[in-house]
Parts: sequence; C-alpha cells; structure tokens
Amino acid sequence: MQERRYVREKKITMKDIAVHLNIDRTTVSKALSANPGLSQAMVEKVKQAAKELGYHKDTFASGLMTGKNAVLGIVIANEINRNIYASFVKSFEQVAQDHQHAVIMCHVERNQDDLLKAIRLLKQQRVSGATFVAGTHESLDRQYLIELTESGMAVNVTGSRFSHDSVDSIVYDHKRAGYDLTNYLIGQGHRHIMMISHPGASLKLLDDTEQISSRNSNNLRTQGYLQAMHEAGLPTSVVIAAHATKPPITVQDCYTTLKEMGHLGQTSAIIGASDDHALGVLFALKEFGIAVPQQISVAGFDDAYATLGVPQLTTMRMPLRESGETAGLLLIERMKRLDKDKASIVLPYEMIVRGSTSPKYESM
Amino acid sequence: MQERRYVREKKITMKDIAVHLNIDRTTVSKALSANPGLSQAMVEKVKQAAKELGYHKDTFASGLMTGKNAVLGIVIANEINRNIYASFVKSFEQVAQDHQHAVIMCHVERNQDDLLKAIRLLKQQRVSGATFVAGTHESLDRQYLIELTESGMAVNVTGSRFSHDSVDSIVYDHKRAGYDLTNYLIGQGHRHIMMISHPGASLKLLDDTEQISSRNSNNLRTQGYLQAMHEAGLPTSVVIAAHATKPPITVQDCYTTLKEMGHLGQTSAIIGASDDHALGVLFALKEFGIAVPQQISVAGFDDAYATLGVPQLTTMRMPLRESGETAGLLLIERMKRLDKDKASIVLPYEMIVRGSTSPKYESM
DNA sequence: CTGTTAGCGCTTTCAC
DNA sequence: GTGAAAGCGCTAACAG
Repeated sequence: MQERRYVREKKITMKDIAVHLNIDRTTVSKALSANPGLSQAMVEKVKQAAKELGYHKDTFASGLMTGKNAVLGIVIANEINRNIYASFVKSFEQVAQDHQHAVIMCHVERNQDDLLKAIRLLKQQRVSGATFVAGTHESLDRQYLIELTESGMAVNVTGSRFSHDSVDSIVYDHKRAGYDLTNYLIGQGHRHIMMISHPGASLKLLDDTEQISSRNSNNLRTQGYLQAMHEAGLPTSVVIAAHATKPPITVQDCYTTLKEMGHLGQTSAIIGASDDHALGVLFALKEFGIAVPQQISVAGFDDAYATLGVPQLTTMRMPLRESGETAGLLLIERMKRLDKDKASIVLPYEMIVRGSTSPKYESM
Repeated sequence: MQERRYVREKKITMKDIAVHLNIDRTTVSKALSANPGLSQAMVEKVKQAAKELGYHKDTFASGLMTGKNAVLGIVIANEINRNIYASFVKSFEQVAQDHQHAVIMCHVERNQDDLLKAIRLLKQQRVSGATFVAGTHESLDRQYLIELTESGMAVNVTGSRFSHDSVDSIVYDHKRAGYDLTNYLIGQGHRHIMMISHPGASLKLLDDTEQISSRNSNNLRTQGYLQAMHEAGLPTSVVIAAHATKPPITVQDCYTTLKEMGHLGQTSAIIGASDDHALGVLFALKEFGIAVPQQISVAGFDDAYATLGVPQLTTMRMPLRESGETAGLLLIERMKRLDKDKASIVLPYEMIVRGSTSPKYESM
C-alpha cells in the first residue's frame, strides 16, 4: 500500500516530528541541517524520528527563507544546434539529480532582451546556479552575468571563455581537434588532405592575436588543420562551400561544391568541418564512383551525424557529455564556496575512428 | 542606468506599495489578484502604484501559500530520440514563457523508480502542470499520473493515449501518415512501392483489434502503407532491415539489406519507415548507380534527418512543434479549469515534398 | 545545548 | 469594501 499512497500521504513537516519528539520545531531544523551547536544525541534522535515518520524536507519552502531553491538552470540559445546539445542537457541533468537538484531550461534568442528575461526568471525561481551556453550572451552582456554572481548565484559559461574571477568556464579545444585529426590522417600516410568548411573559416594560418577575433569552431578547426599541415610541410587546401542553398544546408552545399570542382587531383583524404560537411562529401564521392575509404578517406567533427553515413564517419567527438557533467559539477562546487578559485576547463575532443578512413593505399 | 541595476534593485514587495499608498498589504494582494470584493477605484489605484514602483509579483513566494509555482514540467524518457524532441521542448517552452511559466526538465529511465522520483520532484517544486512524453510511463504507472491530477496538478500525455477523464492526450497519426505518403506516391504514378522498416513491423495488414498490441510508430506507418496499397489493388512489399549491426544503426542496416537484395525488380519508389531508413536507401541506390528520383523515388518520415540526404528527402514531418505547443496550451487550459472536459488531440503529419521524389518516369 | 521570537512574501479567512 | 490576524514550511537571530 505504501507505494500507492505516495501522493495522498499527508505531508509530514518538521512540526510533526517536533510534536512527536516533544521538542521545538527549530531544533528539528537545526538537527536536520547539520547546524552546529546541537548535541549529537539530539541530532540522532531527530534524524531517527524523521526517518520513521517518512519526513522529506521541503526545499521549496526553505528556498523562501534562504533565497535558494534546489534548482539549476541551463540557458541556451535558440539558434545553436540544439540537436547537438541534447546530450549536454542530459548529462547536466544527471549531475543535478545526483545532487537533489531540478533543472530549469531557458531558450533565448541572441539578444539582450531575452537574456534579461531569462535571468529574471532564474532569479525569481531562486535558482542556485546556472550555466550559460555559448551564444546566449554577447560580450556586452557580461555585466549581467557578473551581477548575477554578486547576487549569490553560481554561474558558469560553457563553450566560450569568460574572464571573471567568479565565473567558471568550460571550453572545447576546437583547434586542437583539427590539429589532432589532421595529424592522424598524416600518420595514416595521407599527404594531400583537403579541408572543406564554410564561409567564416580563413584560408591561411593566423597568428594567435588575429584569432582572437575569430572564435567560431569551424574556423578554429581549420586553423588546427593548417597548423598540422604546415608543421608537416604539406600543401594545404581549404575549400569553402559557399551557401548555394538557402536556408544554408551544409550537406547540399558541400556536395555541390565538390561536384563543381570536378577533379580532386591527388587528394586522398577530405576533412569536413563538421559531420554535415563530411556527409555531403560522402554523397559526392559515391556519385563519382570513388570508393571510401579505399580511394579517399573522409572525416568529420562532432559525432552528431557520423553514424548516418555509409560508411560511418571517423569523427572528432565533441565532448558534450563531459561538458554537461562538468558544468553541473562546477556549479555544485561553486554553490558551496562562492569565492572559490575560478576554474577554466579545456575539454579535449575524442577521436572516433570508423569506416570512412583508412591508411592511404599505394596508388596503382 | 535602469538596465544596469536590474539585479541590484531592491526588490519591491506588496508591503512597499502598501505603505506607499497607506493601505493594508492584504488589500494590495487582493487588488493584484483580481480578487472579487474590492472597489474598482482601489484596484486601479493599486495597479497604478505597482507599475510606478516597478513591482513584480514574486510567484515563488505565492507558491508556498497556493501550492502552485509558475512552472511547467516535461518528463521525457532517456531512451527516446531526444534529438527529435528538441523542437518539442522548444515550442513547449515558448508557450510556457508566453504565460509567464518556467520549464523544468526531467529525463527518466523507463522504470517505475525513476518515474516516481520525477513525480516527487515535480510535486516538490509545486509545478502546476506537466506533460509526460510517451515512453516515460508503462500502463502500470497510470495510477501515479491519475493521483497527480487528484493532487491538483494539470497533467497530459504526449505521444500515446491515456484514458482518464482529467488527463489530456496528444497523439500522432502515424498510420494516417503512412497512408497519405503512400497515396501520394501512387498518385505520382508509382505502382511498385516498397517499404523498408525494421523488426517489429508486421508484413501484413492487421485489423484494428490486433493493432492494439502494436502501437509503435514504425508498425503503424507500415500499416498505413499496407492499407493504401490494398485499397489501390497494388502489390505490397515490406522489407525488414534486420539489425546486422549492434548497436543497431538504421542507416547501415538499410543500406546492407538493400545491397544484399540485389535486384529491385520493378520497384520505382521506396519508403523508409523513418528518415534514417531512407538515408540508407539513398546510399545504396547511389552505389547501384540508380538515379534518385529519376529512376527511383525515396521518401521517409519525421523530417529529422531529411535534409542530410542528397537529394534531400521527401518526408512526412512529425508534428513536434505543434505537439509541444499543444501540450503547453492544454496544460494552461487545464490549470484554469481542472475539471474541464478531457481533450484527445490527434495531430496530423505534414507532407514535405523535396527532391527525392518525382512522378514515375515512363520506363524506356 | 535548546527554546523563543521573528520573519521570507504572499494568500486567505474572517471580522469591521 | 477594507483591514486584522493567521499561516504556508522553513530558517536565523537571539535569548535562556
């Protein structure tokens, strides 16, 4: 019967356990909050009674007093690929659950108005911590996040840097990912490796100063490619798939671009700046009658759509699960110590080797 | 300066506006809650003052008294394709936002324990309404949802039926979608249409009684196909792509299955039970050197991955945005009138015609 | 060490 | 019509 009554059960409160024990309700509160200055005996007695009576603390009610509800927030931009972020959200929530916290989602447009609305909502709900996923705030909005921390909320930023002492940040090592993938292919014997990306990626290797202004992932991945190729003394070839379609559809654009190029020369490996790019390449090559990976190896980034290709794509998996988990844990940490040292975590991509790449076959 | 101070601004409460107006705080409460039994003049005066002082009701605090916080919940199963559900969540949240509600997400495993945990969390947070997405509850768990409604929470179910007077439900018309798509292709002149699905779909048309036991979307889509073909007096051909890969990867399995079949006979159109299936078909056909759509038309379901194909897939778009919106609106409605008539909404798919289908070309 | 007193910000019942 | 009193369930100061 116990289970059936989970909902109807009269909710038992601190007061109940107080009268049961013939002590004061505030004593109960102290005992249950590990508040100092109570006899061990009392604490035990109360905990015991609480268990017996089936007491569950009402965090909502306590939130009114403390100003903190057991809830964490995720603020995420509408425009970013939410498909990709599903596993971020899920792992974030898992951490929250493990620490008895609920998760509130806020999708925002990339504008100040929406961001403010979201922030107000989080404050209103007494959310005790929130992570802002890249794209939700412009540099101009930094001040809002900072003031949030000053009001006692744990705050961090996922996917972009944030220079402030009490805002942790988690970033993806896009450039490194491009670098590693390229080196892997070089190690497989490939010399003529092409990278296909879209407008916004620069064709040449920039120095670090210049890169500051170009922090988008595609560009950074391309930079990693360029660096690896340069270091190996190999010729680079970056192809930009201009948006022929609108709304831009990466797969189509890459397919079309490749078809229009016609000859691929000595190219024996092609890297797409994302799995979508690589899928377009796959279709084009199939149409050319070029075997993957026997004649040309293909690889992508993200591991979002990599298993949708034939053959499945070798890809650099974006560490979304890890970042969701980290974002959650960092919030929990900071909630405990609002003044703790700032953490800036750089998460590495993971290489997932699948059927679309192979060592370079000797040309016949 | 106004904007900069959003966070620091001393929060102004009903008390503040009461002293300002030299009236009682409870009068303010009544005026602002459209409570009956107050002079129109008073109400206006209070509202005016509230606006001037920049008062915002603290729904969290009021939640403690009323038992309802301005929050809606989404309970969703871990196992279901969360990628697909991104647009559901987003549109649900949009509706919530429009009605000044926040959204709490709960991912659950498909088991009673997790479901109960989620329910407790929702109750704890005084959530005023929640939608349970198909897969989160087994028929055995019905009782939990019902008790939730009895405790005053608005509840509905998305993606599966639920027979109870105060639980609304939203279902997708999978069978109809299969039926419509097939008829569309028939209308385009195709006579030999093949359907590729995976284990669980039956090869023959079942009567409605039998179907009760087979409510999965793939099977229902297949049933729609079978019915349309039968009505048109055309030969049916359902191919099951058994899972050759593990974990099952639909694209690969369909590709392999088709390759193993070898000959496609007179087939001039192939329907995949989902976009993944259709993508696999696309790859296989490209390898066979069969032109899509000139020689064979291909179509899928969901519009989840349809733009990842070359050519892009004609597909039956699953009405996720609509269902998210509807789920939200139904909750809002029911919150107003907990005893309102049960709504059972059947949402139609929308046909999206893209490049992968065309009228049947005359055979040469 | 424990109990007392006072809220958090709002709602509700019941007098006036 | 409006105000006064009580309370939602918990916490935080301060006494005892």
